[in-house]
Amino acid sequence: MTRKNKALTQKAIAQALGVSVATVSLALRNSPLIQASTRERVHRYVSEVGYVQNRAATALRTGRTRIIGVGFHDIVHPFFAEMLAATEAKLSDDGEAIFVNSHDDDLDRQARFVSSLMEHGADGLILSPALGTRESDLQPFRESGGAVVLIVRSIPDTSLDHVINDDPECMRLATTHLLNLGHDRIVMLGGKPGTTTADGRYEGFLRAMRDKGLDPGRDAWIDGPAKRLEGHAAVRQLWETGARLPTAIACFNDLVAFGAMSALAELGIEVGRDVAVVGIDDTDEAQVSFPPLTTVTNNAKVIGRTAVDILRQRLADPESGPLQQRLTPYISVRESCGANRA
Amino acid sequence: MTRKNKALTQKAIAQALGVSVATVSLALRNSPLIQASTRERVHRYVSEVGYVQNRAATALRTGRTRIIGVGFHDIVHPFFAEMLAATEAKLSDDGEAIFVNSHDDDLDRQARFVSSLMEHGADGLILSPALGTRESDLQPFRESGGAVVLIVRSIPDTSLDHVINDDPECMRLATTHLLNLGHDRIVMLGGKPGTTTADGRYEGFLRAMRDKGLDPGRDAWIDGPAKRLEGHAAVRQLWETGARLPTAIACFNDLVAFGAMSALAELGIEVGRDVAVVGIDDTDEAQVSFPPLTTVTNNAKVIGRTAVDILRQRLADPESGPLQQRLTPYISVRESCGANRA
DNA sequence: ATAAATTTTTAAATCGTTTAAATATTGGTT
DNA sequence: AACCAATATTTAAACGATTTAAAAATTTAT
Repeated sequence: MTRKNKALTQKAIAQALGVSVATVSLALRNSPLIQASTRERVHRYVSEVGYVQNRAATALRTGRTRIIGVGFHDIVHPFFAEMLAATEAKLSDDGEAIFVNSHDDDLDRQARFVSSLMEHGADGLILSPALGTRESDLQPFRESGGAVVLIVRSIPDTSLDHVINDDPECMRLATTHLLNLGHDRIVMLGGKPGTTTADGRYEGFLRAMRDKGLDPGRDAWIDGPAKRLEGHAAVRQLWETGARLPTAIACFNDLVAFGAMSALAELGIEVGRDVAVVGIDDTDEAQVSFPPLTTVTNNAKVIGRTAVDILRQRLADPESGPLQQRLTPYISVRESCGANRA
Repeated sequence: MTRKNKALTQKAIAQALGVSVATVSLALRNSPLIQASTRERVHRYVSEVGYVQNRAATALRTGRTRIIGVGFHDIVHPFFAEMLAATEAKLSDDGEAIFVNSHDDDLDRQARFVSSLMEHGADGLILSPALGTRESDLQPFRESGGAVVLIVRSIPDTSLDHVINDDPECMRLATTHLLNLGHDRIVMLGGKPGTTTADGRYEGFLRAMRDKGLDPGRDAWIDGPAKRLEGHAAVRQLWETGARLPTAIACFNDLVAFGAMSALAELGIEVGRDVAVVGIDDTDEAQVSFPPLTTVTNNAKVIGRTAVDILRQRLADPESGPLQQRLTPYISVRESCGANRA
């Protein structure tokens, strides 16, 4: 029994107009099979009475739903929030519906999400995969006809479509910038080992240091922190217990940098003068933090929008070769690194 | 033509097991009509071969989709992000799918979202309504059988279910706290006139002031700012052009307060000593901002979770009277107001 | 052994849309 | 007038699940 009231269906419209449902259906989809005058008559009537298409019925027949899933670690993280905002705006402008999931790096939650997408017959999935995701986890969804675009993190040696940042280059840029300012006691703060993002950034950190003839030990990477509170706590702990304190901190992302900067402020240390701080992401907040944060652009909005483009290409041509894009980062120099001090 | 491959249907399962599709359907839904042994046989087989239900087919027949829409102004705003995170966690734990929309106070975008929900047959909608939303905008969705719960903002005199904060009381608490610390040159910064949230908070601001015998003019409310960049810009402008500068700022929300604090820092003004700042929301960042922000709790997570509870009640009993909840705020005193200075 | 009561299973209708195939209509040629 | 080709519309069969009434199988009572 349908709970919905008096649903206005194509059948009812057909009756009212004295034509067949096929005519109504075709007219609504602007099929050239239908005479222009008839088509208009249908459209006029439909907008008069406020017909709403039943997508479940369409989906049942066509296998296409215009539903796209978007999954990532943490909605509250500004980077993902900005990415989601851009994705959502672009998709919904086009009439697509967005299923969202914040899996918090939990493979079970991610699996339930993918499963739900399959049940609902989602056309595609834009995913920043949880730590430990394998390509096979996404195989059933793909076999059922869904397109997948990975973002932010990828899976090693995958042939799946993806849009990722050049993570090593991000951190190499950030670190080199600090080195060029004369620092040599540099610490990399944050990131979870095992993720392509964190491992890649550490690689870039090492490369920059070695290019200048330095060879930092593994303890130059204080791993773990990925958000504000964690960055804050890590810096407090470092300054309370650390023997050899760094003169510069290359943070895993902006959020960690913000946490670090407020911890430093509490400790009476002036960022940009006593200690240099750089981030990665260039979130909106970086322009108005105190001091404004020098950071490497990892444009969340661009990633989101590019992912949508790639998803569309993939849906249009399911058979083409891998569509993989790696964005080129650049640095935005502000005050937190001390370079712009008057 | 279905684009999806070899969909494994109940029909196929029925054939494999030598029973009818009716038996399979009933067994899967654990109907008492089916013998326990048969039911188990079906369940075992189904999990073996990995059957996924076709929700479109179910929806077509039953009119229920287990899709819930969540709409609000701005995904990037931590308050909404936290609300969405809590809502999403609770709904998806229960197997419900979440359609998300960030309407940015644009009635058209909101309307398109609601329309999309109707097409997809969403069971419910949790909505922080865009400025200017009328109850009639949601009527078609409700008539089609959808349940609506408003959050954060409501609509005046509505009988719709809602979960809102006690906005006047929020700001009254914040302002009274500043007054008790001895301030009398207090400015309210931010909020869009015309929203129940902003108007309510201004009302609370006035009430607090008048309770102490003060009668601020309308220019004591610097309206507009609702996010970080706007709060930052407004404070810079105020200090550059303002004649009579305030000694305390009661901010519309935490985000505006953070923007204000970083602008003050740039101006060389020490927050908590030279100027007191309080916010509203108690976002996670408030604990680690510099200085830590005194703020009134407006618990995004609680609002999100309560909204889900109310939605479930409404779906269970569509006929009951209005379910309206107003949360009671309290203040968390930290350093930005100067009260906790050593 | 038969009838009645109960348990278990099934056939068939339905939900709203799409689409291939069939039919009806029109206009143009011989 | 008959025929053909184009154009316009309709018919009818899916799509995959749920659900009700009815049939079939089993148990219990007489």
